[in-house]
Amino acid sequence: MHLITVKLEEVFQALADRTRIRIMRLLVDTGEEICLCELVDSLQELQYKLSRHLKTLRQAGLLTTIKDGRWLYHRLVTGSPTMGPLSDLIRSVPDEDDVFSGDLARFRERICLREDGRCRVGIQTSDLATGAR
Amino acid sequence: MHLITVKLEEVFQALADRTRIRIMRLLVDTGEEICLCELVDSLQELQYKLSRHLKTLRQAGLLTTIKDGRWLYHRLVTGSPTMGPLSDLIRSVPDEDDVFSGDLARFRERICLREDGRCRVGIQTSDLATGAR
DNA sequence: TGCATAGTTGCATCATAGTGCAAGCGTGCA
DNA sequence: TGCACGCTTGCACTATGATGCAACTATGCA
Repeated sequence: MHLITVKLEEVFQALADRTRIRIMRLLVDTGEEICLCELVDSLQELQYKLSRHLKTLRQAGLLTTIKDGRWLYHRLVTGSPTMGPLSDLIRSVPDEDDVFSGDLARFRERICLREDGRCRVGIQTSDLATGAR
Repeated sequence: MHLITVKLEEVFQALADRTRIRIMRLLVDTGEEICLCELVDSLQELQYKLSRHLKTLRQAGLLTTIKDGRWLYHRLVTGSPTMGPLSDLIRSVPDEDDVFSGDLARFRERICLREDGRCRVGIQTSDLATGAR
């Protein structure tokens, strides 16, 4: 048997970073599954940077991924008794510099590019893309 | 006007450390006000180490101190809307190596040395004390 | 089957945070 | 008023983690 065990100690560690809080906040606010390239365009951060932060959040047991061709969608883990209170906490983080609302606004724009609810384009902000070129 | 504002970002940062979680857990479990020397004897950690961790927690808005002569008592901040959920979370951290229960047991011993509910002795585990000697 | 593209990762670098040591501060009591 | 003692802090060292660069994997389509 294999329960989804969230070690709170690692969770606090995982949330001790501005960028990762932004990722979590966007996922909590939207309830969406979001792929990396959409995240890059929404948060305006470099691809590999977000890729690594996503890995950290995944390892802390906060995210899972769903694969769809070349696209990997990230979404909040559900069903863990800690995720409820945790989502509440994340939602209650004050948006002092309007960072979260900016992220959210860019995401709402960006999601318009989906076809049948699926992302079909890569990173739009070209100077944030890394890797093959 | 000066509300107790807890910046969640700093809270996560503050809780991203084993020793600080132990401090918070002891405070949450007991609901007590605890002074440094009692903490030292309970957690079996060096005085200056705990002193600095307490400072971090204080700066994150999680603790307040009450002064009583040479003794400084530390206790959880109350009245903040985040402290409730946060206490629940801290209480739900699994006690995998029986660290928390050990801390608690030592504290229960140690608190017997109080007179009229106040600490009247210094650090009992002499090799954990630092400073004037 | 080759190429474009969504995403990952090893390595080097840098910033930050935890720790130890030892000196220092502040308070109460003799 | 001097000393004991509860607690703090400056400095040096070290470990950890975030970042940038560039190479890499993997998948789908022409």
